Amino acid sequence: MSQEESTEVCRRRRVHPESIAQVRASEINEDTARGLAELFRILGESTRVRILHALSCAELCVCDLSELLEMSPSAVSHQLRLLRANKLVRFRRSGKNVFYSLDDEHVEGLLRQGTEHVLEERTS
Amino acid sequence: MSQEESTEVCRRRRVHPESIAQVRASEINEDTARGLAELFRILGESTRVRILHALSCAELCVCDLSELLEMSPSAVSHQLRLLRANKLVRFRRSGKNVFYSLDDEHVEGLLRQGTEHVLEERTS
DNA sequence: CTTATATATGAACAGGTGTTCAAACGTTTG
DNA sequence: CAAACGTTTGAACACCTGTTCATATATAAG
Repeated sequence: MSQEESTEVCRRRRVHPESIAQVRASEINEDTARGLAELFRILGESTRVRILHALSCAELCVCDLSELLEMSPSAVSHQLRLLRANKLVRFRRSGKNVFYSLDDEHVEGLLRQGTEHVLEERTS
Repeated sequence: MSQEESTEVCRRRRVHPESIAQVRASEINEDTARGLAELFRILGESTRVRILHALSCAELCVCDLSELLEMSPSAVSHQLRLLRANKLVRFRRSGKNVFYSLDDEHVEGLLRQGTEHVLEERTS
């Protein structure tokens, strides 16, 4: 607990050790933080948000989504790939079509809670 | 090539009109979708996730965060600027320090719900 | 005043990302 | 079988974003 810091290679600033200790005590797992950021990164793109919103209304094939979003099937498929890899949507093949739907209820919860924040942000 | 669509500029595919109508009926506001994506985009970066997690434990100044994240004050400040602009954190000046904290409880809720998804994703 | 500390900001650069395009794959139909 | 359809995939390209660096601002101390 010595106060002098001159021998330190990296000079210390006048921080708030109690607060820092408090944070360090409840530090989340490094992997969890990374996974969390990854999840939100996937959600953080308007095309993917629109896809997820659409799928929260109905199970849809790539063509349906392509028409709804007015985008090429290829572009939609690329985004669905990402959503699939992150376990946000599931899919089933039926003949020539592949139908997508939301994977679990967490996704809807995140969208709902996010919407609340956005709307509140507007009014204040 | 002989099908009855040749007059359409944009050729229609065999989609599922009922499902599409169902989605269109509950289509969210364009601005809301954009704001939602923007919110998640801000949350979708590991540095910012770590900052928000730290602030969920204690009110911290830039130096504290800089030490916790082992990053330059400049890098931290740049990210805080983004978080501030999106109403995710608030701040108050006290002498030479500027203390940051979470802006509302929605942020903690989003982090918690996101963590649930990530952990569940691991176990399945 | 000058100096030191804490924070903010703008430019620049490297790395990442979404869309387009062309081509492939899988399934159904003729 | 071949042709058509729905979907996927890889490469290319333009755009965006996080960090670094240098510099500026603000407050406190000498």
